[in-house]
Amino acid sequence: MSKTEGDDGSPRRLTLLTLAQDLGISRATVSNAYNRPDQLSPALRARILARAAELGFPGPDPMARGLRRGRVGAVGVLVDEGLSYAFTDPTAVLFLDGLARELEADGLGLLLHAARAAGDDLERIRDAAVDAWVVQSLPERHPAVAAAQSRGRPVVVLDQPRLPGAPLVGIDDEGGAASVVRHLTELGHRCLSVVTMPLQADGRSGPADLRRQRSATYQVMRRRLAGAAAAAEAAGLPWTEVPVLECTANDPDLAARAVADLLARPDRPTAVVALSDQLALGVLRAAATLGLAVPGELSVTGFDDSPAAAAARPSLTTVAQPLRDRGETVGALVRGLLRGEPVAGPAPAPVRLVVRDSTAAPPS
Amino acid sequence: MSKTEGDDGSPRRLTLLTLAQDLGISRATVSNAYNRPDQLSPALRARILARAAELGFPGPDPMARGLRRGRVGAVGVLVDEGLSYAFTDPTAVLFLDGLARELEADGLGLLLHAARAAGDDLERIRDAAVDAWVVQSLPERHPAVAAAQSRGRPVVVLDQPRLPGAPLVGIDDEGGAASVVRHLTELGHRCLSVVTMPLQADGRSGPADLRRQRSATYQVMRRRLAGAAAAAEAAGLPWTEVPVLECTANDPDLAARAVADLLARPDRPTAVVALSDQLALGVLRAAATLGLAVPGELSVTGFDDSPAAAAARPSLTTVAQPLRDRGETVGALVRGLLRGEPVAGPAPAPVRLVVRDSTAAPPS
DNA sequence: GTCTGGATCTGTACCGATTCAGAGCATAGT
DNA sequence: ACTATGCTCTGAATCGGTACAGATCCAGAC
Repeated sequence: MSKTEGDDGSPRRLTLLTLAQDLGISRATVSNAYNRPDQLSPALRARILARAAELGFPGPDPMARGLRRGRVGAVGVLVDEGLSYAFTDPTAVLFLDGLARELEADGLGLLLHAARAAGDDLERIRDAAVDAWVVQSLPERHPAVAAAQSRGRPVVVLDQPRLPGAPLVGIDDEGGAASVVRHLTELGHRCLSVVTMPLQADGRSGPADLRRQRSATYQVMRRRLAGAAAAAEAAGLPWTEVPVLECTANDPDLAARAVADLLARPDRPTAVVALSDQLALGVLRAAATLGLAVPGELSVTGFDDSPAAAAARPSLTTVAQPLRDRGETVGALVRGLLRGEPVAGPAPAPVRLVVRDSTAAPPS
Repeated sequence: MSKTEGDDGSPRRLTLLTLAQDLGISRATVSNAYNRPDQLSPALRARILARAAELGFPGPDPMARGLRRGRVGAVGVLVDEGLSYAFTDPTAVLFLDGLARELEADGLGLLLHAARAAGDDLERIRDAAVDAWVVQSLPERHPAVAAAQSRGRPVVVLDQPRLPGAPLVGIDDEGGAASVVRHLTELGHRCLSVVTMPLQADGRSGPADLRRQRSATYQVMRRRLAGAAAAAEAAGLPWTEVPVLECTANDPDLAARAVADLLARPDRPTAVVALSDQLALGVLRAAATLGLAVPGELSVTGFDDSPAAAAARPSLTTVAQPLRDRGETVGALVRGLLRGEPVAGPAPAPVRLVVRDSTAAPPS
């Protein structure tokens, strides 16, 4: 007769205590069988595990263990506005993949949370059972960030925002953008246009003036624009004459729509600098629709060097950043923080200009 | 003087009890302030909340609450072999998005776990602090599934495998595949070829004979193949003469590589049936590389109707399944199960053939 | 024969909350 | 004046484990 049922005959939940009583030993010993094999004789341990399997006891309860040990084995990831965006962007996907891979080493899972600004959401973030948070590309001053920090658990930031006490993993966005603009000006381009992801979370799109560029709460975009501006000015191109088009999301379709008019005009630019590969793919598509030859009549550049950049036709000149590596770096930082090691954010990872088939000298 | 520090002056962790003592009231009352506003006077509640904000108390600890209440507010998602695959497939992304959206209503987050077969992984799954599991397209008999079930928590399955006691959300895969093959035969095609995702998790690729098709542990693919076979036979095409090419992942590049040889041969098929849109995109790419006109010289079909299908050039004839809806359906089932409602899996969702520009009559 | 030490195992105090029965105390009803 | 009612608030049990300080026992040292 097994004791899987209570005295009243109803099926009872199995716990460490159940098992201990069944075997006539103490809970502590059963606990040790699972957590510290060296604390009891191999024979007894085997007997415990065998009986556990027999009764169908799945091991210590995760929440109780979590409460006592102070860790649940999960790392929260705060992604911007809706998970679908995070998933759709190959940049984010590779990051998450690298992160997951690294965290697996400590048995940590990923708890995804969308960071809407709504109050209800903040509560969910504050009350999420996680050991640490990873904040991924949120605009500055986003309330969800404060919610994530409220428990005092470790926080690691990807790209932005810079937070006191939280290591940040980022790249040299200015340098990357500058290098791509320099590449174009060196090819002889004098008439550029820029396509960018959202600068603020207000859903605005269309031309972004200097003021909006400077006040962008998405730091990554602000920096890339600044880098591009600096390089343009250095080449003698007044930045104010370079149109900057803002899209409401990092989506090829939106980019294609955004540049359609611009490219159809007779005084169209000879090169379009897209601040992400996704946007660049949209520009390529728009050019194809209009029958514009790339790079013959129009040069296009991207940013990120996502897998799609190399696969595009023509293949995309872009700025390579170590996408999956960043996930692993962040994961390693999280693990370090959870072990209590004081860790500092690494220096910004270097970026590298990758010249492919989408850029050439402007038509003469 | 605030009491945020212990008697020894060291910073002490804030708990409900801390706050209660600070205010000279009982813990129960503080707890009620957070969870049952109707159980105490509004005035006291306001005082408690105000003092909490003052001291920086972030609210009840998630794990302790989880232990006591028996729920943590997280739903585990078991995805096949590495998160990157799950993220890369737009089908899965839309599913996850719908799921997350639906679960948000109950404040539930998504805990992602890769389902490798390794023993270490199983332990992580068994010990994950989640209220329920969603199993997404895992092969039959995958050990991770048993691990997910071991705690006796609710499980909902997407597509496969069919599990006793776990509702399943799926579509009419046979019907969908049959309709697309019927569409092609009605256009006059007599020489088909099929490209499929993995049939088993053994990493094999290349031609899959009838035996391998029938013994596929990925039920979805087995069914689509069966549906296609039935439709082909019904149209008088012996299925054994239809080559079936297996790819090691649902990846356009792999599909392109897989069909490259086939399409270069003089006796190439007049139509390629890809069992997912991702694969179909690869076939389109291969055709473009070879200079084959689609649909003039080659018809191509997909399956899923992911956003990319409509955006492809030419746009893809495919089988539409309600991708995001499925996520919401699964989410609703999970919520129901967590509320203790007995729920049955819905009938397979209907699929619909969407004819676009990638199919036409074969060249004469 | 006593002492020391190591290997095993147990008792018990936590971890930080939620819950439920009931105590205390006004107010209202009769 | 006395009970009934309703609103607030409290005490203590409980959720299921883990960790630490012993207790017990036996082998080997002196």
